[in-house]
This record gives sequence, structure tokens and C-alpha cells, in this order.
Amino acid sequence: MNKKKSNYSEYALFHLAVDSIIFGFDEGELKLLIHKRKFEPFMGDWSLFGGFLKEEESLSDAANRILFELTGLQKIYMEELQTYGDIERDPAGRVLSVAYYALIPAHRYSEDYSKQYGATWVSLKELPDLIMDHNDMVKSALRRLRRRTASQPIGFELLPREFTIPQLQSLYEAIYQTELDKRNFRKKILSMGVLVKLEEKDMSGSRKGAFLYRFDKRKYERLIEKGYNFTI
Amino acid sequence: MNKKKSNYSEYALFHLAVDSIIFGFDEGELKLLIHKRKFEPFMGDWSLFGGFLKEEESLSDAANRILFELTGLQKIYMEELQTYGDIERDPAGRVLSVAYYALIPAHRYSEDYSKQYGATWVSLKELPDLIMDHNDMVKSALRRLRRRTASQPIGFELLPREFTIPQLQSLYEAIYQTELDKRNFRKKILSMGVLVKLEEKDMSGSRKGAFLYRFDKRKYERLIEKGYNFTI
DNA sequence: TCAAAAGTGTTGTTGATACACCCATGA
DNA sequence: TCATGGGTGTATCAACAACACTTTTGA
Repeated sequence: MNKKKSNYSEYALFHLAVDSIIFGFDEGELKLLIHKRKFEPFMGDWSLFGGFLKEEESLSDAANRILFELTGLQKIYMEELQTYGDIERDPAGRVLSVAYYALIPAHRYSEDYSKQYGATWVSLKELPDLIMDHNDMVKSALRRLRRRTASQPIGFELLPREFTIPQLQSLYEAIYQTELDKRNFRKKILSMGVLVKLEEKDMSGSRKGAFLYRFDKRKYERLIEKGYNFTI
Repeated sequence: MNKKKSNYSEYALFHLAVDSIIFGFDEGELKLLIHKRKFEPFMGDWSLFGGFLKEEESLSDAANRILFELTGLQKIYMEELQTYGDIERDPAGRVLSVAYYALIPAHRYSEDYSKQYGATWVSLKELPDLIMDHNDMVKSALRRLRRRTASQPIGFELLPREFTIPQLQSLYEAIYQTELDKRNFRKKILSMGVLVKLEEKDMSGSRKGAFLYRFDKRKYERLIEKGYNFTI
């Protein structure tokens, strides 16, 4: 113990996995991207997207790499959730798993992709049994998503760059599982001054059409600097 | 890859550490418990309390064990913060560290303990340089503590079981680095109905003395069930 | 008797909620 | 012309912020 530099060889070694809870928003519902596991144990069972940390990469690099390898997605909002470290969580060996949750604009994830990568969107309300502790991870991610969305504008990550106010409201309603008054919602979200109204309308949702807006990240960041607190 | 059960032997192995950011509250200030590291590398430098995960223990068990071994403290509020996984964070080898933050009532940590374990309380305002990424961990823990304290009654973990309203207020002022109006603070905290007023007074802080209160966890939990949201 | 901290109410302002009708358009 | 979702304003209520004086007691 008195060497100038220790290589810690007396301490135990562990496998480290990264699992991602991938949220999307489509058809007015909050969804999760899952797939059928491709290796043992639990091959063929429903699972989150995960993989193992490599020697030469940082944890966050691993999270991004694994998301990319399994879904083809890049530059995605991700946040670390928690590390799962129970001894018996994986019957095939001691593996700790760092859970990340990711928000992707569902429109960016086409059918083609989905087939190519064997990925499936499932509604959170009809979530099947997932392997190991993955259902716990989802629960925890959902709690975190709710807390975060209430105080930071990460909801926009789930929408296309241009979106309508009714779309945004429906997203918040899906996240919180509650109905919101559209007048009050519009008033509040617009009063923050972080949305830019465009000239165009989105005609897909109604006869009348709804104006498109864009989230102004710069304005938002200026507000944050001044101590503004984004809340719904 | 087609074995019925894999032992993942093809994947890399890592050392896993746990580091704890230990907050205390004393003399109207938020403090951190640190010590001088006892092994290389960085022996003798200021460090958080940390240790290595063992083969036969879960991550949360490790966090509690390490806190106990290094400080003698048990049954302490702890929450996982984040896992630090940069490649070069420890020059002596690839080690990932799971950071936990802990809240201890400083009065429970006597001078004797402090000497026995070589631990020192330092004010957050005069925090020295800590080893590796430990200063980042502290920053992150402080952010988390502020968010948490605003929405959950974890502040009480930093006070003795019986405390006065002015003490509680001074705790919140220390956490948020701001001054609060004592009439408004008292009104708000009492209106939640989770404090029980005792007959006794604490005479140590003033001539007049201040009534002691106790946090009623059961009442609080009943409120939470009903969807109540604790906020300062 | 004085210094020092504890304790107490009211008012104005702001933000949250509740609520109902007209508008634009494609079919 | 009608069915559908988009868009708008006001009134009430609750929560928050600002603010100054009296009380108790040990020294």
C-alpha cells in the first residue's frame, strides 16, 4: 500500500453495462423504444437497448455509441439516471449497469430504421415485461422525466423542430397523464417568450390548421443566465 | 454468442469506486466532511471519502459500508448522484466512481470521531482543491441538494431531531445562499403542518429562547400520499 | 436597563385557475 | 353547411412578497 503509484490490483473487477431508456412521443402518447434481446441470457425477451463499456471509452461515449449501434441515432438528448448494482441483477455474471434515458423526436425514427434494427415502439401504458431490472429503470426514468420536464425545457427534444402549441400541450398531457386547459397552457408557454411563431401553419391536425412555432434556445439560455426558472 | 448462458468473458473489466460527498450544517454554514487521502496516488491530498466496491456486495451496500468504515456513521441519508467514468480520471488505472451524497446532522459527528478518522469539516466557501474530479462531484452534489431541498423535506436530515424555526431558516439560507424573511418563512413552513411544536425552548441561541419543533415524518408521508408537494 | 434574538399580521401584487364562444377550413 | 380542432379574454382566488414593532431574558 506504500507504493508511489498503485494499480489497484488488489481490488475486484466488474463488467459495466449501459442501458438506455429511449422515450418518444407519437400519436399523442409517450412511447418507449425496446427490442428483443439478441444474446443469452434472456435471448428473445423484451429488453432496453444496452451494451458493455469498453476499455478505451468513457462512460458517456459508451452510452452514445451503444445508442448509435443499436438504433442508428446520433446527437440525441441523453442524461444519466442511476447505476444499478445489485449482486444478482444479471444471472450470467456480476454486471453493473448505468442507466441513461434518451429523448428522441419520434418522427426521426422511421419504419425503415425500426425494421433494420429490430426496434419497436411500445406505449408506456402497455409496456411488456422487460428482462432483469429494466422495468424498474423505466419507472425511475419516467419519474425523472416528469421532474425534469417541469423545470427544464427538455420536452422540445421529443418534438420536431417546428411544432404547434396543441402538439406541445398534448405532449405535456402525455407526460403528466393529466388534462390541461388550452387557454391557460398557451398563455403560460407564450409568456415565457422562448417560442418563435412562424408564418406557416401545420394543416395535418385540423381543417383550420395550427401555427408552427420553434423553440429559441438562445433566448432561453439568456433567461436562465438571468436566473429565470422555466416551469409548466 | 450462442451459448445458453454467457459469462461475458469477452467484455472488459473495471474497478469501481464509491465516493461520498458528505454535507453537514454547523455554525450557520453548510460544510463538507473531507480527509487527507491515505494511499497512493495523491496520498496526503484532500479527498472525499471513498473506497472500492467488493465482489460480494451491492453498490448501495458498498456506499454505506465505506461511509461507516471511514467515518463511523450509520443510518445516514444517502442518495446516488452520478457515475464518473472518464478514462483518465484516475492516473493509477481505469476506475469508475459512483458518487453519493450524504446528509448528516453535524452534532452527531463529534470532535472525537473527527480525530479518530482524520476527518475535517470545511466550509463550502473555503473548499480546498480536492483530488481528481472530486471538486466536480461537490459542485454537482450541491446543485442536487438545492433542487432536492426545494421539493422534499430532506433538510431535516441536517438538523438534530429537535430544532428551532430560526435554525431551520438559517439552514435554508445556507443552502440557497440567500436571505429569507422570517415571518414569511415561519408562516410557510408551519402552514404545511408537518412540524410538531414542543413545550421546551432552546436557550442556547438567545436570551429569550426559541421553541423546539420536531419533524413529523408520518404526517408528511400521509400528505405525500394525497399528492401534496412539499416546497419552500 | 439594555442588547439580542424570537415572535407576530396585514396589505398589495402576482400568478393560477376556471370557464364559453367564435374562427377557418376541407369535405 | 357542417364538423373539427384552433384560437382568444376575463374574473376569482390563492400564494407570495414586503414590511415594523413587541416580547423575553441574561448580563
